[in-house]
Amino acid sequence: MRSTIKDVSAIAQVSTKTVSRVLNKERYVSVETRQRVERAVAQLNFRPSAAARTLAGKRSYQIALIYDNHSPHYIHQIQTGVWARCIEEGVRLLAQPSDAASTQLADEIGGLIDQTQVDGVILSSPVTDSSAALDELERRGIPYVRISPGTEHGRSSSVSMDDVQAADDMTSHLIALGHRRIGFIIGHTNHTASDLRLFGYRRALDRAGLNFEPKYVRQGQFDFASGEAAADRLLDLPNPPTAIFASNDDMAAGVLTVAHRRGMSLPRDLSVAGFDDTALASQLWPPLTTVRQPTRDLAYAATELLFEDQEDPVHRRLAHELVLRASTAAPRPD
Amino acid sequence: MRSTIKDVSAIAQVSTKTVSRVLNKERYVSVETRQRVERAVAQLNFRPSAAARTLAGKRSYQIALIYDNHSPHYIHQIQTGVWARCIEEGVRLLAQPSDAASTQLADEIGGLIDQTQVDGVILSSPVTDSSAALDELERRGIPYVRISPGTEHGRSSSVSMDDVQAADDMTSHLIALGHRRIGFIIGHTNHTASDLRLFGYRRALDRAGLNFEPKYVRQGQFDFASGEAAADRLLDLPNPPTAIFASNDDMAAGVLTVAHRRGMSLPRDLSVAGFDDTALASQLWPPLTTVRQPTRDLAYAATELLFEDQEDPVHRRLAHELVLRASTAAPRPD
DNA sequence: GGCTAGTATGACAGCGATGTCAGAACTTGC
DNA sequence: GCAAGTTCTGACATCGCTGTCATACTAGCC
Repeated sequence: MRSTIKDVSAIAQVSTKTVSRVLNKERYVSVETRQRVERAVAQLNFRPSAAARTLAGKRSYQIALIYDNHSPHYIHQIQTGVWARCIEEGVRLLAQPSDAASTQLADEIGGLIDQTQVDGVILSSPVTDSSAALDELERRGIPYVRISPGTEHGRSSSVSMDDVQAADDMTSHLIALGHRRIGFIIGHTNHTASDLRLFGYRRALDRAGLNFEPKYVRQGQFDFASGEAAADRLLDLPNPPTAIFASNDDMAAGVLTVAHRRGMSLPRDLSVAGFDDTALASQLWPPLTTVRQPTRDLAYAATELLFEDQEDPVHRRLAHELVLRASTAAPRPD
Repeated sequence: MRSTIKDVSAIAQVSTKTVSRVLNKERYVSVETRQRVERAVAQLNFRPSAAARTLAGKRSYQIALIYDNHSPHYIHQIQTGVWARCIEEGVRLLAQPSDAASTQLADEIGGLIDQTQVDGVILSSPVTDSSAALDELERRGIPYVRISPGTEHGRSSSVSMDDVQAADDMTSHLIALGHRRIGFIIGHTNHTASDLRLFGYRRALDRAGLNFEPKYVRQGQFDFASGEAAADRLLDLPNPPTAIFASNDDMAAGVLTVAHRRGMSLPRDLSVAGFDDTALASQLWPPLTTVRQPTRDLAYAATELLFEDQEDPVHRRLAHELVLRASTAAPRPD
């Protein structure tokens, strides 16, 4: 039923080793032999057993994607990007959800490697920042690339966008519209991107000569509910902000909901900006001004780096983009 | 570095075969021997090579999830459910996005099986309905379970919810609120669920003695933009509907946007209902009345069925739930 | 005591590839 | 015409497990 290299070698009249050579595109196979083998492979629709290859050789033709993120949309983008590059490379993708905060993370990763002998690993935030996980990978000499790491940037190859600059751009945009009291909702405490975005917000205020006022800044957790809570507190202030910049779209959606609930007219009474440009952003009312994060492309680029197998860590930075929609406008004159 | 069964057997003072027996929970191992082996395994933190197991035995300890769906949220729920059951079973999950409409689907699946020797496959809609895919799986004798299949229900084990009843329930709810002109937006043409939901809508109208009026029904494609387009056409009718029931939440979001754009006051001027209860539903304004589809649980149950390995096809049906939020209300009196 | 059935263990082959190494068949340079 | 490469090919061991089969021990029973 399933055919093996032996079947192919019988048809092509060569040794199994030669078939293996053709399969692996090794040098030193004559053109004529190669063609004969390829014909036999096609005839049988032969596909080598991954298990046997893994056992005998040094490669498993599988990589793993380790993720722990609360945004399905983000994960989906990541998976799509990684997958696209894997297909091109003829490599399978193992999905490995996990808990970045768990003390067992390193052990889980060790288990994954021991069992599957994956050729490499892609880490997405916030697992990128678990040094126990990185230690484990390095101890075993498994190549890995991180997507948007928050810490130890020099430690491995990685791809990322410029969170600071993006948040700075968005804040500057709000300032340019005329806003002077700009609320900010910080992202999840575990994600370094949260700090970077906050920093970008402050930098833009500084440059514009505006005071940084802690009361206009609230902690969120990247989810809708925390966005609602933060918005409520910001809008309850005696002198509330005329614009709120949330560190991701889900929280921005929470802000919109609170504003609607209070009967505010958007964007006249309140400008709202998000971050990520998830599908959600364009499906809200009003459509959300946000930062387009090139998530899929980041994932693709990360996987590309993984296969390139560089000597020294390489970092690629992809461009973000401000997406201006109807949720931001000039503030109502005082 | 990596330890093998041999290392374990040396420490436990038994043959490698006995270690293998303990690992596989086979019968006929004395309690004392089992404990000795388990201690050695723990001491070495030993984990068997999946590749060697696959090659030598009949199992690969991997299953694949094949999906092709345009809703990230749905896929994420599915993955989470499948994954949860896999973990319990000590089995790895291979992610296999694919194109249900592609003529190469069967070949891709064949390749997947030949290469990885997966122990089983979970199919999610609409790949569930590709008979070429099912043929291929059966030809190779790979167990598979389908999540919400649309066709050939008897052909394999499956899990599903009652789409007809759910759509009927929602429509009845709108009727009970007092609506008489209820618009309906059909889902994607490839998904059988689309037909079932339409049927449920008609059934509820019938039972209430309301006429089915084709002009109140528009084709959508499960995405936001098609929801917008359909809503525009429905609301442009001379005698527009007072409620619109969209076959999923993304399209319902499109309806909300159109209504907002037209300056309508929701839900007074228009009631809107969705289907799925994705995260989106509660993040919109007004929060969306919808049908909670137990997607994660369906996936979990499907995976469970896969591992149970029944003789005859088994079908499990999970309950849906109407989630009533602020997007529906009684119509404005004429 | 001798028989059967059930329990417990190990020796050994083999799964389907690749790595190593040896050797044959060509080139090339002088 | 011969040594020294370079190209091409195959024999065979091997990767780390599990399947098969043989064997030994323990009860239980007539």
